[in-house]
Amino acid sequence: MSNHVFALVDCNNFYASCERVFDPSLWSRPVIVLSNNDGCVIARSNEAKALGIKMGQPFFTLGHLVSIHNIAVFSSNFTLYGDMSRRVMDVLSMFTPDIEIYSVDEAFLALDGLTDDPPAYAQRIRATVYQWTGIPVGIGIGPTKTLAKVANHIAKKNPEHGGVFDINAHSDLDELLDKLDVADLWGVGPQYARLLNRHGIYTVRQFKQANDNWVQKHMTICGLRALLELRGISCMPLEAAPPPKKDIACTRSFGARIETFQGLREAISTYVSRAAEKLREQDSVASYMQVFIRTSYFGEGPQYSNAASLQLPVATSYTPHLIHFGTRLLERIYRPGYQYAKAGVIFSGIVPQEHAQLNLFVRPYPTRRYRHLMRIVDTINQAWGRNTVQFAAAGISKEWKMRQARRSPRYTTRLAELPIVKAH
DNA sequence: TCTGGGGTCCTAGGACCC
DNA sequence: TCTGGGGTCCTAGGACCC
Repeated sequence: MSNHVFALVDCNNFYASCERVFDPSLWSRPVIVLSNNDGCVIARSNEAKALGIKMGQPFFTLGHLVSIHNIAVFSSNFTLYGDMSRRVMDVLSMFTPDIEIYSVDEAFLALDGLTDDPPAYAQRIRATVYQWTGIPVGIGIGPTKTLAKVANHIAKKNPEHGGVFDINAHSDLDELLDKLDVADLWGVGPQYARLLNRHGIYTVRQFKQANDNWVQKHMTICGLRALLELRGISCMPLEAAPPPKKDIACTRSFGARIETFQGLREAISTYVSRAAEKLREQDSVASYMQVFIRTSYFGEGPQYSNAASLQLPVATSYTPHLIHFGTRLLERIYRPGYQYAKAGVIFSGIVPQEHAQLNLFVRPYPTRRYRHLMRIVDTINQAWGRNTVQFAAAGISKEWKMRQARRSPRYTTRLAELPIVKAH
């Protein structure tokens, strides 16, 4: 058995909670947040969950539910959520330096060697995060990451625990695990759940007792790790510094269909620009580039989907060159006569800028000048908002831009959108 | 009318080399 | 008619996560 103490801190209904922080009148209403293009539900307050609204449910299928129950509906406001996430993580960091930011709304903490009782400490963390950010969190504690995840799940489903559950607090772990559906286990998605069910495994306890070799064979090393972690053997260490990304993508559905090459070229150029910004944010350059376009899966018209990729002559993050190659790739796959609904750009073969090998067979590459120009562009856009300066190929009208009819103000990151408190 | 986006990791299999 | 074997690298595809 390991002696580690992992805590998983998870923000409740994160995006919906962010919206509520800035508008207290939302506390008495169900709240949902929509994906890009206002397409699907991606966050729900507890009241919205109670109405039967599902994660990922297309918004238009909600019908009259919205008006009947006076549901507050928001377009996603990732600028706001990103800033709130940073605030929550800052508070958590004050309680321990050993923190892994796992996602926008989750973090693992290592609480090894704590003199306090871990659940009591977790309650203090929870109260402080709520007081300082307005975001409610749940905390699960266990000797492995997987068991901390399980504990978090139990804390969430059973409000009587006050938002904190320590897996060690229960005398019989197996009795606990027997009540949990294996489909809810971290690392078990729909495919594996079906596979396990076919083999008579329905609960987390049954999975814990499964044959190691069988699990590794059918669920890879990841499945085996989950299995061992349920048995108390820690296989997933805390990863304090996130490694640089190995792939960087920008893909979007359009707000309106695009038929023309010129329209797609604008969209691709816009996505290339954004993805290249992300490359530069982590001081990387890309060696491969892929572009894809497709029609809607749901539309009536003829379907078409295609992708093309190439190795860049020089690994780079220089937007004008990347736009050039993006356009070449688009030329290879574009076919007229289709109603395109989505496109995307994916960079891979990402390496640190300093390691980029210069290709001896291309003309001399004025890297310093390019980097200087990109730094100026990025600085301006950071200070004045995205796309304050952009490349002409990305287009001006952008009639295909995503719909965001219900976005809340960027309360915390735009001076002009600060919340106003009225005194009476 | 309207159905998300951005990642990670693992494995199998083909290409290629000696 | 017979038709090696092993290693490495790369990619596509499939699973997962939030």
